[in-house]
Amino acid sequence: MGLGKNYEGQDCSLARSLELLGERWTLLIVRDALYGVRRYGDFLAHLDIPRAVLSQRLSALVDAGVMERRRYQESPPREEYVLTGKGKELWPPVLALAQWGERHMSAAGPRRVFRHVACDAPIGAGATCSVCGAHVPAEEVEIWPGPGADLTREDPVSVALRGPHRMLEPLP
Amino acid sequence: MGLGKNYEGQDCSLARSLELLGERWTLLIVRDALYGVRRYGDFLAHLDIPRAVLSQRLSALVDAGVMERRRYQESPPREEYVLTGKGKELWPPVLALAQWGERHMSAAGPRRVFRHVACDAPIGAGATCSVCGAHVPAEEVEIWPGPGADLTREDPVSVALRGPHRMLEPLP
DNA sequence: CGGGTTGGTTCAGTGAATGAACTAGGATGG
DNA sequence: CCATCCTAGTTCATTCACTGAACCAACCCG
Repeated sequence: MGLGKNYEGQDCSLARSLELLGERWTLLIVRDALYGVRRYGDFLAHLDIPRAVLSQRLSALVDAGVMERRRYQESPPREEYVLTGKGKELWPPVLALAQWGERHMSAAGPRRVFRHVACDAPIGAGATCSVCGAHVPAEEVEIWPGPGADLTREDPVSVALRGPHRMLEPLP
Repeated sequence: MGLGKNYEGQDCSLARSLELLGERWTLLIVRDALYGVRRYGDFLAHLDIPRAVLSQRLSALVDAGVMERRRYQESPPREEYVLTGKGKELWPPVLALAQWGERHMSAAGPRRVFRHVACDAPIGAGATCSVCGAHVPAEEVEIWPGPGADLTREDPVSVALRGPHRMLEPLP
């Protein structure tokens, strides 16, 4: 992008976050990575994003230290993209935006339900467990399809998410 | 924008939020509105945003029910933009993104500090008070300049934010 | 050798962002 | 009553990024 041009005059940490995360598609890539998507082709099929944009965004996320690109097999050489600690900490803002969308933008009811595996209880506001009240990191969350979920998509990631799935575990 | 085009295939509340909020500048406008900015000219000077973009974004936010446009004086007719309830509920995601930026993108230390006025205690993760532990809505938050704050900007909003200020109270 | 899979790059066309100039209604000052 | 200023916009030419389709390269399999 290179569009810090005008954001960079901003005296605000939100603006600094948005220089990276405010790009079109970037937060959706992070969301998929939190779900457990790791391979270029899976991001491509699940997000339905132009290849050039996906390449540029993944590079930007790696450069920013949010994701790490690593070779998971030689011969044939295959790369995967996984969230770093910095990237996993995006779980609270991603959840907060999704919850806002759920309350105000989704007529059909929740599309995904997040549960704290230790308590088997839903996650509430602020990424806290509704039973134990503790802050729940992404690793301890299980994703379930909600009543508003769309079951028509046939890409591997969508199919895998029709059942419950532990966040950050490789998908599909 | 009009770019729901590709997001709309997404089976995710985050994507629905981002159709509106993921546009360049939009979340910064919401942040300023949470701070208490209400007038076109103040948004313009504080954000340093092109006029056409500001007009388009404010209209989109009003159409989405996040802000309300209202005449605060006749003769000369003057309009102001204030957050609706739906808009005020963007405080948790905005704070979550800002806190992430503060931890990972700001070398100079916090630029703004948020305090729960009832407890006179800092706000922690998930928009909860670090003392009483309750979720703190934006109305009960006071903004203070932090050690990393930039004191060189001279627009009215930046000047007003050099001192403490109750969120959502008209600014400047 | 031919076809398939993965992970990209390149390129022309389109659409949005940018910055400067312009407009309009009313107030203000002499 | 005329000139100037203020607020809140709109218009417009240029630049830039996004889009979609095509292409490329390394490697495997039969």
